[in-house]
Amino acid sequence: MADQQRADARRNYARILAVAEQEVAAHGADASLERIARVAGVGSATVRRHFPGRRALLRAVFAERIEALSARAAALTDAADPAAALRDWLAALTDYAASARGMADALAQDRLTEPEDVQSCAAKLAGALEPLVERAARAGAVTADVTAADLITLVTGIALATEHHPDPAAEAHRLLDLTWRGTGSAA
Amino acid sequence: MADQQRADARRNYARILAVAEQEVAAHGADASLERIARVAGVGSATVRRHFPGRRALLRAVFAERIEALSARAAALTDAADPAAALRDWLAALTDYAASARGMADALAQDRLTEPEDVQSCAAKLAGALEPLVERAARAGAVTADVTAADLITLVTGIALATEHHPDPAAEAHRLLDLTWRGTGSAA
DNA sequence: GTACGATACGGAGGCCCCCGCCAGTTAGCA
DNA sequence: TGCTAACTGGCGGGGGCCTCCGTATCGTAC
Repeated sequence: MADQQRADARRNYARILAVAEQEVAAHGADASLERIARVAGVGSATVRRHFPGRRALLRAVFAERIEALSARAAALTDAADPAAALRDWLAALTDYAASARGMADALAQDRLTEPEDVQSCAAKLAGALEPLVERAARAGAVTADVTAADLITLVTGIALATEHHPDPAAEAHRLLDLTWRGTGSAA
Repeated sequence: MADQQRADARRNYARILAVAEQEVAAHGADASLERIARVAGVGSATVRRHFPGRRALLRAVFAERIEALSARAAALTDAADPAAALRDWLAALTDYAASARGMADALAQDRLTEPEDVQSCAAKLAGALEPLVERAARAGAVTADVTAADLITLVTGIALATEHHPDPAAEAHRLLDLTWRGTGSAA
C-alpha cells in the first residue's frame, strides 16, 4: 500500500506534514492551507490531494501526540492507584490540549464523524482511555455513569474555553481540578 | 446620544440586527457579514459601520439573552435554596449556550478582551452571577475556590465541546451535571 | 539503456469573504 | 425651502478554498 506510493509523493507528504505542524502551532486550527503549500514549496492542489480537508490534515498533525497519549494510557493501566492513574492521564491530556494550538478543535470536530470511525482522534483516545476508566470505576473512584468519551469531551471543552486566556495551561488545570472534585460539593 | 443618530441609521441598525440574529442562528458564530448585508438590503460597509468587527455584532445579537440571564440571576438571589438557585441558573445558561449557535463562541472570545470591559458579555454575566455564587459559598454549597468566571468558563467549554454532537443540549446538561457532582467523587 | 503507462504535480480560474475608500444621497435643522 | 453633515452603497484590493487539466516525473518492462 504505502510502497505503491511514488517516492516523490511520499517526500511531499512528509514535507507538507512538517510545515503543517509548524503552521498549526503558530496559527491554530485554521492555519491557511494555501500558506502551508507555499512554505512547503508545493502547489495547493498537492496539499489537498494528500490531506482532503482540513480535518484530515489536523488528524495527521496530531497523530503522534494521540499515539503517545494512548501509549501512556496503556502504561498506566497497571498502576497501583486507579484513581491517581486516571487523574494523571487526564492531566496529561489537558497539557496537550491546552498547549498545542488546534488540538482541542481537532478533537471537538472529530466528534461529529461517525463514532465508529477508527481514524477519529477522539475515538482512538476514548478507546485507549476506556480501560483506565473501568478500573477506576471498579475501584469506586469515579461516578458510575461517567464514560471515557465524557471525560475527553470535558477536557476538550476546558481547553477550548481557556484558549484565549493568558496562561491557558494553568487555567485549564485549575478547571480540570474543579471538574474532578465537583463544583457543587461542599468544601 | 442615541437621539443624535439619524432615523434611517436606527432603522438600518435594527434591520441588520434582526437579519444577523437569523443568520447567526443558522450558521453559527462565523456567519457571513457579507450575506447579512445582502439579506438586510444594505451595503456591506453599513454593516461594518454599525458593528465594527464580528465581535461587536455577536455581542449585539446576544445582548438580549445576556440581559435575560442577568435578570434571572437577580431574581434568583432571594431564592430559598442557594445551591438550587445556582444550579438552576447554570442550567439556564447551558440551555442558551448549547442551543443558540455562536453564543458559546462569543463568550469564549470575549474572554480575551480586558476583563474590566463592561461591554463584554462574559464580564456582564459574571457580574450578575457573582452574588449567587457568594450566597451558595456562604451556605457551603459550592467549593470555596470556585468563582463566577470559572463557572461561566466551564459551561462555555461544555457548550463548545458538545456543539457538534447530535442533540447538543441533552449532552451539555449531562456534562453539566457531571461537572457539578464531580467526576472523581465516588458514587 | 530506452520507451511507455501510470501516477502525481502545480498553476490558472471561479467563487466567496473581509476590509477600506469614495462620491452620492438623504435626513434634519434654520 | 435650502443647507450641511451624517449616512449610504458600490468598487477594488488582498486573501483563501476548491477544481480542472495539461504536464513532468516515476517505476517498470523490454
